[in-house]
Amino acid sequence: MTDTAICPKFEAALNILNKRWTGLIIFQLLEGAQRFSTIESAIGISGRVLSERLKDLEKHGIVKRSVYDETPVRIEYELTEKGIALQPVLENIQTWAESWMESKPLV
Amino acid sequence: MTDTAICPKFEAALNILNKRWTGLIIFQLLEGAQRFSTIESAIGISGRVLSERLKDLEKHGIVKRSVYDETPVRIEYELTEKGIALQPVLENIQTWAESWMESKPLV
DNA sequence: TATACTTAGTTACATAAAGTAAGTTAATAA
DNA sequence: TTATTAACTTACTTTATGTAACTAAGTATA
Repeated sequence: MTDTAICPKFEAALNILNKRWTGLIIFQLLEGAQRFSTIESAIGISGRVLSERLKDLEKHGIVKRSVYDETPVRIEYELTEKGIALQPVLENIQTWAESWMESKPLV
Repeated sequence: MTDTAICPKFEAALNILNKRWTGLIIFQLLEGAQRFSTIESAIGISGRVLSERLKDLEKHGIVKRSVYDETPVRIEYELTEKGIALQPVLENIQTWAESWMESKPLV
């Protein structure tokens, strides 16, 4: 992407949030810590991409990964404070969607 | 995408907003009606994709396209009421970005 | 008249991202 | 010894995006 006159923090934020699946993953994790496979089936993302996104979100400090040494191993993902701070964004989208989106797709 | 238990309107909204460039295009249009080439250079998107996105946003009633029969022809894109209603979403992202994003990318 | 200029695209082709399905690892249960 | 489970990863296919050249309509200029 080339330079823009837009605030770099805002643009960086959009570069994370605008990625496919990111919104749904965060929304899903607002319900609390969850395992990989739970997220996977809850939002219908492929394992390959979920793995990629979670690493990305972890790198950005939005998601925290915890390993519990059980059998089989339990790994849980949860939002950090930074991630939880996105709740108002998601809520706003939801409010907008309820006011303005059609129930049935236009197609 | 497979079915989820998530509110379909919310999911449909995310399917629009989560697309690359959509957020920046809407943000840019919050400043008022603008021409194709203005948006293109303002946010650094390729013409090919901008054309695609604007058609999409128009189809969803978020953007309105107006043709002014001047020379050369002037075509302007602006947000509809539905599109303007997204302003709080973008503002929330901006607020979040200011609080939580690093100035420099983490690499 | 012929050539050039402008905006708003479109087209053809190359590269990057996402989807699919099978395979891997580690611990344990049958 | 074989099977099971969760959490990935790998190889491969399909889709999305980037790049650069091209088109169309309406003048303006040589």
